[in-house]
Amino acid sequence: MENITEMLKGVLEGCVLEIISRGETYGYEITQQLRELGFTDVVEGTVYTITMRLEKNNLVDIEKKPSTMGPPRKFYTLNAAGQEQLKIFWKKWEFVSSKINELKTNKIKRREVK
Amino acid sequence: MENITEMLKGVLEGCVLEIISRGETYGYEITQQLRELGFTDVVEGTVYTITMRLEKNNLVDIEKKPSTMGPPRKFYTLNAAGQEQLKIFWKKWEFVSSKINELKTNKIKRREVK
DNA sequence: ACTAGTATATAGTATTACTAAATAGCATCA
DNA sequence: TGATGCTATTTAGTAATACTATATACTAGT
Repeated sequence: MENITEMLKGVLEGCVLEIISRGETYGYEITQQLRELGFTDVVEGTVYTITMRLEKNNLVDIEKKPSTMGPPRKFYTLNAAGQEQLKIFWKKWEFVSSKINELKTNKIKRREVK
Repeated sequence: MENITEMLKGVLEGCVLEIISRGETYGYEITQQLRELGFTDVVEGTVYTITMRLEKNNLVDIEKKPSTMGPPRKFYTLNAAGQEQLKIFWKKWEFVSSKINELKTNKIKRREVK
């Protein structure tokens, strides 16, 4: 699927939170998982800006560990604030996606124009 | 629901296309409909930038008509290109929302970290 | 006159994901 | 040895989009 960039805005961070919530992981692996999920155009740089934001907003704990496959990895885990944020994200998603599906399935009616 | 701004990016234009596809309408009315749908914080200025974009990209036909309630209204209808764009929008929405729901309902599995 | 509701329009800002590249470690193969 | 490829983080700069805040203007009712 091409050009879904704009549609990913506002949801990608939530996806990253969800992925981290499954167990400690690091930027490169998060990118891989997003790609496996179907968001094939997501690149490391994008995930990096998101994890930086999570750090800045104190939503994650960080631990640096060596890797046998390359340079050291920065592992992230969600802290309490991050879990709270994740909950809020899914609540927003439920709201927005339900409204859009409502629109899609034609439930809103035309207002009369005088 | 507060602060869904970022989540609306990339979907609001599609919503406007959908609303216009139901029959000719104008900026102010589109704003009302989005608010009725539940996106209560959407304001005229936002819809205006979207309709301007639709005009610029030649996705709509325009007709100006007087109103008994205020200044003249600029009525929009989707042209062929606009209808095509709307189809593409719903396709993208189907894709993205299904992937996110997949993530939500836990279908992706953790990769093994060695 | 004044206010409220209708209606379009615009300048400037914040947020976010992107492109493109630099840096660096380890493994394998010529 | 060096060349390539995969792993992995980081950064500078850009594009897209919805926002705030405001200006303008028309009509109706008090």
